[in-house]
Amino acid sequence: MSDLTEEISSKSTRELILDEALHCFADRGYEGTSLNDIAAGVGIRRPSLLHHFPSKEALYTDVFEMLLSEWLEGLEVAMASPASGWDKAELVIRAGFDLFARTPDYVRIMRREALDSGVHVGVDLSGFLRPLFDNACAYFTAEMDAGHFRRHNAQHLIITGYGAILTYFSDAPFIDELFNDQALTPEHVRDHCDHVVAFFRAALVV
Amino acid sequence: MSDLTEEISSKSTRELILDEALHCFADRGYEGTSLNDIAAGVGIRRPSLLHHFPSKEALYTDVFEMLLSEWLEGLEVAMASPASGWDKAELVIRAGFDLFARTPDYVRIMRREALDSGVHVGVDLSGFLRPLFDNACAYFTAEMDAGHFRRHNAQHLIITGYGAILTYFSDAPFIDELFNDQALTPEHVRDHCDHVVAFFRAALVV
DNA sequence: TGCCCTACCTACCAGTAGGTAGCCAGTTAG
DNA sequence: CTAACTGGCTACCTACTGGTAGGTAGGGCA
Repeated sequence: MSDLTEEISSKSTRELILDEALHCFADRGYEGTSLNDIAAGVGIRRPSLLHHFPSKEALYTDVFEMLLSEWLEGLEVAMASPASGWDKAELVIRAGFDLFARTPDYVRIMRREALDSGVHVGVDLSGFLRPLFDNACAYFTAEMDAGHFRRHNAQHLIITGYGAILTYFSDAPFIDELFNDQALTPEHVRDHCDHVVAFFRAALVV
Repeated sequence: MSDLTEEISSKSTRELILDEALHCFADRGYEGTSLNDIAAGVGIRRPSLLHHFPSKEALYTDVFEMLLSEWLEGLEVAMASPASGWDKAELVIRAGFDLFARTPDYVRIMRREALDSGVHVGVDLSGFLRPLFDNACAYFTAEMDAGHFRRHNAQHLIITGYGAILTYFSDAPFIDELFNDQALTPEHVRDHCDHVVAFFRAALVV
């Protein structure tokens, strides 16, 4: 019992640090975030933070691996669905929206990582995402070959969809200003999701 | 004449600094770029750089204003064209691709600025872009009302297009890895442009 | 010749970054 | 009861940041 309590309290501080780090890195980027910022957000001093993580880079890598595992899990479940044709595409798009709306901070970190060419993270990003990408390519190609979808270049099609969906979350503060409203309210996210689904359906389904 | 020579040499150093700063800020962001980096790229010392620009922030703002004026000029010309219907939409999309392919560093800076909510730049970003945004909204709404385009939410439609086009340039290093090829070669840019045009045409044109 | 100006330099400032050493209170284990 | 471990702390380090002070080489000009 005491063992468990200690474990919980230890894990709790660690998780508090991870949560705060996630938020700071998403908000101000790797270079723009100091360990002091994160420690202050948790309510401890920097050396105490470094007691839980050996370095800033290690902390960032841990945050990023949380992101990757969450994305892989969420998207693989959707892509493994037995649905087919447009139903499956819509299912994956909506799963992506759910996932990203739940964790917009992850989206912003991923965007920053893409901009920085992954210099801060030790993991092989493309190695992680390539299977998903190839899987999606194969799916669209098969559906186009079967005549269910209009013919498009599958690779470029996926990049287009990726950009269309992620941008709404990564650039939310910017969109707030253009819309003169909060982009990330559940209503607006649903509206945008419905729009993207309708848009892609119109573009794809014969 | 000697006056002119002096002017030219002065302007030249200033422009070298602006060019190097543009590249560094696009590559590593505002926080990730030091004035030493920029000065070293130009081949002078930091204090000499600060002789031409009063502060890092002022330098960044100058770079960003170059970006804004180039974008406004390029896009306003396209949007002012007398074309109508799909022809005009395609013209604007292709003008955007030309513009962004010519200056991918600008795209990455704009993306970073959207992520950072514009904290580094003193200009009113949404104030600058709102007229373009409203103009595009009005255009699409009119075309949809006239029955030339399928009905979509104009605001979300523009965000979708914005994300689809910009992502290809801002995330180019990332796409390189997924494609196992250089995304920004003229051939690939043209391919992606053709794809986006065909995709949007299929989604929009009745 | 003497003066001002531009563009650069070295040397330095205060502040902050990430990271380390070592102390200390509280808990746990033997 | 004591020893060990935990997780926090203060104090310190080095490296580097943006920015300033002061000096200098050299061109234009009266």
